[in-house]
Amino acid sequence: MEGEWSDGAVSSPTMSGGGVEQKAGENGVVVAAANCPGSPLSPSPAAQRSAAAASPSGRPPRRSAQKRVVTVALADVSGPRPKGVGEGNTPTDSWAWRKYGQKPIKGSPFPRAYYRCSSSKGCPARKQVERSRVDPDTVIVTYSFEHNHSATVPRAQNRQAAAQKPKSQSQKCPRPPEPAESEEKHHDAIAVGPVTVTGGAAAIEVRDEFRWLYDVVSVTSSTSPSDIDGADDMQLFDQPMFFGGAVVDTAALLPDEFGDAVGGGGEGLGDEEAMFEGLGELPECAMVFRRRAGEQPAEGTAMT
DNA sequence: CGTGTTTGACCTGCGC
DNA sequence: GCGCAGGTCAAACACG
Repeated sequence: MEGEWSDGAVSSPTMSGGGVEQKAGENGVVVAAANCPGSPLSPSPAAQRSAAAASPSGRPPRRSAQKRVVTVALADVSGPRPKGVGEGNTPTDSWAWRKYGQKPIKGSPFPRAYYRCSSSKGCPARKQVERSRVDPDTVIVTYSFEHNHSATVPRAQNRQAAAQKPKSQSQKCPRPPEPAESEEKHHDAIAVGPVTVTGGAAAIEVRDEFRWLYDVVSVTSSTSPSDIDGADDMQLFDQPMFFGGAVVDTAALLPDEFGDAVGGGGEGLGDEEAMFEGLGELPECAMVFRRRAGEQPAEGTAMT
């Protein structure tokens, strides 16, 4: 499964240094589909070079994994934050992430946190969270690998069949965004102001009250790789985005193929399952969206 | 008791 | 071939 993602490896936008940084400005969340080969965001040739071989030791390739970069702008993220609520400040998605490491990055005043999917035991999904050097208010989340399971399977169910009381955040979909690293522990919730999703032609704004949406954006962007392997840029929008009560039909923002994939592809739960299989994500949140969106199907149906 | 975070050490990959 | 930096693992600790 590690090869499902397109080989368009991506390096953190901020690292590029000003080139085409996908920034949404203050309080903006920018989802950058940085998988375009040849784009300023593309990693160094060397990085791509090694992107194919897996480590002999059995460990996942380190610098080769396909990645998706999501830039999230943080607003006023101060105040106490519930402990378990993802320590790394990430625009959490419907997945449960477990932090497994943190490293200071050369040239960056902020450390990088490493997370693994804890929803499923063998899930290779990983993500790195780091603050942008150029914009401390921005968090760069890099997703690597795809989930090999449905997000609808919270750890609690997965392991103990909900025999355990709801832990709290891990299995919840709309998890409060987390500030980046230990340094940012003081950040409580990411007051996501306008959330801008940039994937080539889409710009969506989300209000603070729809912070939960934050997750959606994250999920949407980070997931659904295999489905649209060839169109990395668009993969960020292959699913409808609900901002507040408004449903942003990504399909409308995307080229035909996407519109087709979104509108035509999403018709009912059947597709949902298929989507999960293909995308491996967008589960719990999707449900939530439906409710919040007013019974509008999160998947294709919403887009009509 | 279980889950998740924190931290240090180790390993791998890349550049010179 | 060496050194540097990044990425991952594993043990210990804290919290719910």
